[in-house]
Amino acid sequence: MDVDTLLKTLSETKRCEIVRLVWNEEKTASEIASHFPSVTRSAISQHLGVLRRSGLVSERREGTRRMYCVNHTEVARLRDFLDSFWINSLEKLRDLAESSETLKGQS
Amino acid sequence: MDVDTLLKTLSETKRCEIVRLVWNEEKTASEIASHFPSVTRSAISQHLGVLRRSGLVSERREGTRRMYCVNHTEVARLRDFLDSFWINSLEKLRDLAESSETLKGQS
DNA sequence: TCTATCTGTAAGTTGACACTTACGTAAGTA
DNA sequence: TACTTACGTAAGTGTCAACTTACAGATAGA
Repeated sequence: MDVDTLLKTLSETKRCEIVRLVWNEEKTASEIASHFPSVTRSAISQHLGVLRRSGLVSERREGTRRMYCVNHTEVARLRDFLDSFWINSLEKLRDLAESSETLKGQS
Repeated sequence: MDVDTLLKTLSETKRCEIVRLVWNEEKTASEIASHFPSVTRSAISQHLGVLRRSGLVSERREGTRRMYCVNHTEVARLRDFLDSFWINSLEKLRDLAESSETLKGQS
């Protein structure tokens, strides 16, 4: 999935929290929903659908349960994008500072 | 501004692009708007308002012009948050792997 | 088979927001 | 002073998404 979609998916507070919840260990949909008493189980199920379709979480069925866990590959892709975002920008800043020094030396 | 707001502000593609545009050098509102021929200048002005209120960009007036540039402090805050997000998660993963090794050793 | 449990989904509502048009304002310029 | 430039903002519109309620399907147990 493209990085824009990943970013938008995680900009929703509850979805960001869900990713944290299932980072270390699988959790069932009910377990996840019980962490959000302010909204219905259905709302969380729909958030899980968004996370599933964007590839950020994976689903595994076990009887009537559905176990969710983070898809580390997709998260890593997002991390790489953001890292390069910062790094490229900082490199440009450094280049700018260097050329500024050059100008100083010429004057 | 809280990190949630920063994340949501940047999840809008055009605003993310604006931040890149004014990362290295100041640009006027018109210069920024001219990079987005598909929408009106007014729309970009409103995006600049969102970025300004979230603290991600700073504004400086020069005659009728308004010069915009990135507020590196706020961007750094967001970066730190995301870094700790990954790092904490990776640390937990490592701990999990270690305890799994311990269990192997016991069996 | 009947029932309870766990879950996703369809339908409808509401609020947020990205956008356009129209207008207002402040600072240069003839 | 009049005009232009550069910009923000108010008002209105359409779209999208987060939410609720209601329902359907699949599995486990009596």
